[in-house]
Amino acid sequence: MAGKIKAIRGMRDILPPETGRWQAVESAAREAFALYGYRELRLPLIERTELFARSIGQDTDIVAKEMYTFPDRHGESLTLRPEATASVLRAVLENGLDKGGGVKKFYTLGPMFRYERPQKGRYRQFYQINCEALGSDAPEVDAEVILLLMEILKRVQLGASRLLVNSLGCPECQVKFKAGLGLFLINKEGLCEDCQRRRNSNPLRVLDCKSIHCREILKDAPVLRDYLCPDCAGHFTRVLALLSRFGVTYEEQPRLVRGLDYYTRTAFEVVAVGLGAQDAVAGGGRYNGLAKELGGPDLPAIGFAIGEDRLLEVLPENLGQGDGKKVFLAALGPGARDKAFSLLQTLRQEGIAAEMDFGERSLKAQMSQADRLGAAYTVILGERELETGQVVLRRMATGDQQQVALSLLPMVLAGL
RNA sequence: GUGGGCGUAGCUCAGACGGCAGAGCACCGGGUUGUGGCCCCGGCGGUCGCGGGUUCAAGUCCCGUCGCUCACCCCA
Repeated sequence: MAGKIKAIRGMRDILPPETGRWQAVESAAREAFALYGYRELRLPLIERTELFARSIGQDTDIVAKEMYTFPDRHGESLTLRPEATASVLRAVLENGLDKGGGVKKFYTLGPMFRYERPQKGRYRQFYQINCEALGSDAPEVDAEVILLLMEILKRVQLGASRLLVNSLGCPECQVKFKAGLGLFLINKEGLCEDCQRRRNSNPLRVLDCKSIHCREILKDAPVLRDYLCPDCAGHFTRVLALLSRFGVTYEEQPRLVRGLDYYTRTAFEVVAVGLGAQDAVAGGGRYNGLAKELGGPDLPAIGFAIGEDRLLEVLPENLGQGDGKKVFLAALGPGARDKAFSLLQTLRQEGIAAEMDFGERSLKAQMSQADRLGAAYTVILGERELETGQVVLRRMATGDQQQVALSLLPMVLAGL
């Protein structure tokens, strides 16, 4: 529509009945988090730009060209969060939530912002469910976090999907590996344009290239796993063993590198079929060095993010369609409408979902509306019923109806 | 940032050759002086994305522009 104000590029309205599906996903996630001892954090959507620049990495695409960054009225550079982990760590350190023993477990959910070209499964405002476990480098925590992720995905009935895992090693392993990879790539010809550039700037990314041609060249490239130090190798082996013990099927994916600089050791991703090019519905990994990077203590941590928009894309259509018992009150005439309004509130206070129409509409029109709203029962209240005190209660699915005393109606409905 | 596809009613879409803007769905009303879904009849609803050009005449042809969408890249 010309002249009408529209949502801006990459942003969208999520409307009923879609919102019901979103609620189903979020409550499933909340239940699973509670089961695993996680507590919710509610965080600002805006942070100082520096927080993201320092955590995610200057050379990543996110920081280099995808952030919504602007000066506030005092000229300070602020940024709409492109991901949640940095904010979580900032909040944890700022509020001393890392103090005291044990693993600190938090979740948070809400919108993230990245200035990218939108396409299927990729929006400029998108939603994530984030999980972060801080304070332990134990492989059991890695396994637990992945088990939790799988639990959530199971609860929302995610269909065909694959869990990919890899270990990126510690910084020492990564230095050695980059050297080895660089050596391997140095005399390789025929890499795609991007990979030739990445060969110097970020050699790990070359591994992730989707071009079949590059993949062919990289077939016998060195593999990260061969460069892991004994500690990292042991850690990874233990994580995989635990996953197997609990029946989680995974695929070791030596090429999996992930896009944020802060990842160390365990990295994982869940990809779903049916999503087109943007098929990662969840991703995560360990980020042992990040807290220190942000000026905090040595605080090993691991977490994941679920891409809600993408997840919803592949979940069942009918997810979260409640079978709620709803009652519609059809009233005929001013007197009956007035009485019905009172009844409406009485029913609601009894915990029975009830609706009516306040207009002067025919019974036929009101029945039709009841049908459209999915009412399980319709109560008919006209002049006749006002006189006798007996209303008609109609069961919509079958068309059966019976007379019920107005005064008994709340009780009768509650019992159905 | 780079490519392809598409913009006509609230939604999904028809509109060869330029010649009075259409259908289905949805919504409202009627067929039933008080009974939903199916069926029938009627109605509401459009600056044809926007701007310019050609023409007696443009949804249709030409130029520009904006937007949407899919893909590359990257990521959730």
